[in-house]
Amino acid sequence: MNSPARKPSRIQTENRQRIRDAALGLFATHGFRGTTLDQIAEACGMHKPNLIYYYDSKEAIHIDLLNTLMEEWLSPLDAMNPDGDPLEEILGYIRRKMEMSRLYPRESRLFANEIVQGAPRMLPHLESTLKPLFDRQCGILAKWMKDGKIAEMHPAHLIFSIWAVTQHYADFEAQISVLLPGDDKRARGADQFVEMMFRKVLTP
Amino acid sequence: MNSPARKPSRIQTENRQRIRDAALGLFATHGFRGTTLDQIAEACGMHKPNLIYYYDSKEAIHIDLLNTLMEEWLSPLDAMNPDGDPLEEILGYIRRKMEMSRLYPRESRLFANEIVQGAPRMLPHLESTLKPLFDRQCGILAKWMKDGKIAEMHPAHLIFSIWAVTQHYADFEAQISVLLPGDDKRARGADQFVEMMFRKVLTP
DNA sequence: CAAGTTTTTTACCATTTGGTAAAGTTACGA
DNA sequence: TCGTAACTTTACCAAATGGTAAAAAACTTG
Repeated sequence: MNSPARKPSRIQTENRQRIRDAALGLFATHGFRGTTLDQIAEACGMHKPNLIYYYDSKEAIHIDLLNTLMEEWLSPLDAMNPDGDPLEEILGYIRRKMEMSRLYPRESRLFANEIVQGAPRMLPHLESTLKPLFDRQCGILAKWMKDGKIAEMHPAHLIFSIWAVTQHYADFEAQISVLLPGDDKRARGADQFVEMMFRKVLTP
Repeated sequence: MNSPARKPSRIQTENRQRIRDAALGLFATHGFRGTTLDQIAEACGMHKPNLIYYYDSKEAIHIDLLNTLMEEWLSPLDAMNPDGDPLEEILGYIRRKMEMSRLYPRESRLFANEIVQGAPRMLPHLESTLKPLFDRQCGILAKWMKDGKIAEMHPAHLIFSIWAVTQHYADFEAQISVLLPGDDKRARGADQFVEMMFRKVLTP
């Protein structure tokens, strides 16, 4: 057993990563309850009790994923620079969010699953981590608006709309690929549309 | 047992409705796999085998809900009138979608759950029912654009963005209520923001 | 109201599932 | 290379869960 204050061995690091990677895809697609330990074990080529050797429970895997996700997921928002050019800062953020939808759809869907179901495991984290960052960035936006750099609007709803539109491409991909089938330039079309859209919205 | 061609009795109609109502809330919040028959039974004050008397299986309840949902959910899109005033038709559609997010969040989340998880039970329905309607409405939008009534853009992505933004208020309510707490005018603020946003986007 | 039909309830079952016990195997530092 | 700690595997278990059987109750209709 691993004592509390003990840095993980190479094997531990590797295997935990394998478990997380397998669990991420399954939780994102089938939800927490829809995923079984056996499925995770099979997906990462391990045996079920071996999972429990590395994580105390199925829930512990889920929580670890959500915690890891939270940091990576919010870093682009944090990267918005109050001293940069307002329109370019915001468009840069939007581009990064679009890129994340394309590169990390599993993460996006894991998060979507959690929030749609009322954020049972993430609510405290939203309060403590997301809320302060959100308020700060709303403040930056508000200042840019007061200075006339971008159009006046409710900053919170602006951020919501950015999240909604960008994450939609990952979260609702099943629907989109039915409605715009075989479009190998779908990603480019989406990027162009979203950029055009927010340019118009933000221009004073 | 109910013979195939037999119109349902009053009790049957009522109890099926009770079951659907209870199951809707639970499936929306916990997903299909996260909801148990016992939970549904308890929520509608019936016993588990009684559910199976009215529906062949848990999956049958879910499918019935998705089918019912599909019709109600798409009717506002269908209601967009090609001969009306373009901007007002689209804004009217957006208002109806916002209203639905507010009045029927359970339905929105049920749908979101299903699509995020790859639409396992709905894909055929999306192909056969949604796709033709979607293509038709894209055609209407394209014509309005060609006629210079609204700004030129990719019609499909316009519809995606409307869905994304409006449904976000129902689907991500758990997050929104953390970030904009105690705002009893949140719905009005959202309506105003969304209307302003799409007005700007659509104006040529 | 009596016979038949529909609906509800009780008792039960097989499978799935999260997790454990403990023996066996591998890696690794002294 | 040897001993110990880390890791893996096999066998297993209790609870939860979707669903069934069949008797009891309630309702409908001639």
